[in-house]
Amino acid sequence: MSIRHGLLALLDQGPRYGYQLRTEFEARTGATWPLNVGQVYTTLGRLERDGLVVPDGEDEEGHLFYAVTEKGRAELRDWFETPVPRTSPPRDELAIKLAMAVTVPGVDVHAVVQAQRRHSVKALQDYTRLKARALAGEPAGSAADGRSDLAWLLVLDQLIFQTEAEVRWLDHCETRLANYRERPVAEPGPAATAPARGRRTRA
Amino acid sequence: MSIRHGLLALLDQGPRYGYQLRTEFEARTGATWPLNVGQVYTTLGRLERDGLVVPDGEDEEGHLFYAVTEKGRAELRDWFETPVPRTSPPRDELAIKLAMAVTVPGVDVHAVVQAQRRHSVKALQDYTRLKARALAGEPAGSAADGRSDLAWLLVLDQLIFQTEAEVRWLDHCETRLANYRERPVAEPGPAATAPARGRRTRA
DNA sequence: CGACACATGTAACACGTTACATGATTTG
DNA sequence: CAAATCATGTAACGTGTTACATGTGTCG
Repeated sequence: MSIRHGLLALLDQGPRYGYQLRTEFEARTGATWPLNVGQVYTTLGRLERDGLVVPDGEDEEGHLFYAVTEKGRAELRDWFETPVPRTSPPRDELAIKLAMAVTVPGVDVHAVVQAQRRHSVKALQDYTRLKARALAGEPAGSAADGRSDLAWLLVLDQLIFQTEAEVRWLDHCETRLANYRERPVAEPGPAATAPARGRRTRA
Repeated sequence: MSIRHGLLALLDQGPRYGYQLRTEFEARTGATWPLNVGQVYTTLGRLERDGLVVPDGEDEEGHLFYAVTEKGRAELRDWFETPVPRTSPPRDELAIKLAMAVTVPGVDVHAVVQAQRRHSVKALQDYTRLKARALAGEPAGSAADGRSDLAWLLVLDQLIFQTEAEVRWLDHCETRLANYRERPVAEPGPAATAPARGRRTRA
């Protein structure tokens, strides 16, 4: 639901047309989350279907504008007021992967962790470089407007904060695993997590 | 693709049936990401469609087992070897929301940030409490096996690390916003981010 | 007996995403 | 002229998710 609401928010500034929305969206989120143009149109269609936007005439150049409706504005207010649920957050693939790697025998957890760590550190460096460039470019050129520069900076910071936390967590996993290996739990029987049933028979 | 691979990983330990997979999945990820049972069956169907698992007979009690195929094992190896892409990470709703809140006029960014902060701190406390309970319960009762306890702990830690980073980022946003308000950029013209076109005409 | 956990499934939908088709306009 | 950008759209797919239907066994 992020793209839906993102586009809706952009439309709240005034009527826009599809291609323009993509441009403005990417100005704020940077190259991190490139937005396929086609998706703008599909999303606009669904927004219209749900009565959150309406077609709003066209340019002398043929640009097809959309405007947000009252219902759309209400939805938007609600979006801004309601926090993103961090209880029951979206499933994180890395967490699931590690949980499985730790559990399933025959997986080299250390290798998995280190491969991910290398990748994440690399990503972190990229972000830091991007940030330096953004900070250097802003006072001088500033072709884009200041508010979207700010947005882009905040998004970058979020990525950095999050990736740093990820790396720290990966290290944390390693130490926890080391501790665990020193004091292993008694080998459980097969299917110990599931209620022990009668031996299964092959068909 | 997380559930797909998660189930595949569980099946790699040996044939399982649907309901059992859900139980084992939740033993590892805890109550954080409750898994609708129906989804296990739909996912199993898709895994079978793609040749990653095959039906593997049934129990004397009628449990319908599935087993991972060689192709499935290959897919699984690949999953463990390949890091979760942290360049071009999944769109984060909170980041998008803040980027929009900062950009769109008439949004009380401070209110948005603080509402989210309260929510996240609350989530953090919940996680911490859960962790304390998990650590206390493990040495004594330990009804579940040690490895899935470990997995659950790691998942919890990840949630904690991530949420902490989120709170810190929110605070960081506030200070950045404060700095920005002190030294605001010159008011840009309308639609400054998009190429300035001729005045649009209403239809 | 009724409630509840166990167990298997299906139908339907939403959203995100990609690939493709098409055309106008601009620019090297 | 050719390539690139601007611009609008559609068809199709995949995963995740929910709601529902159905039946068995168990326990108070």
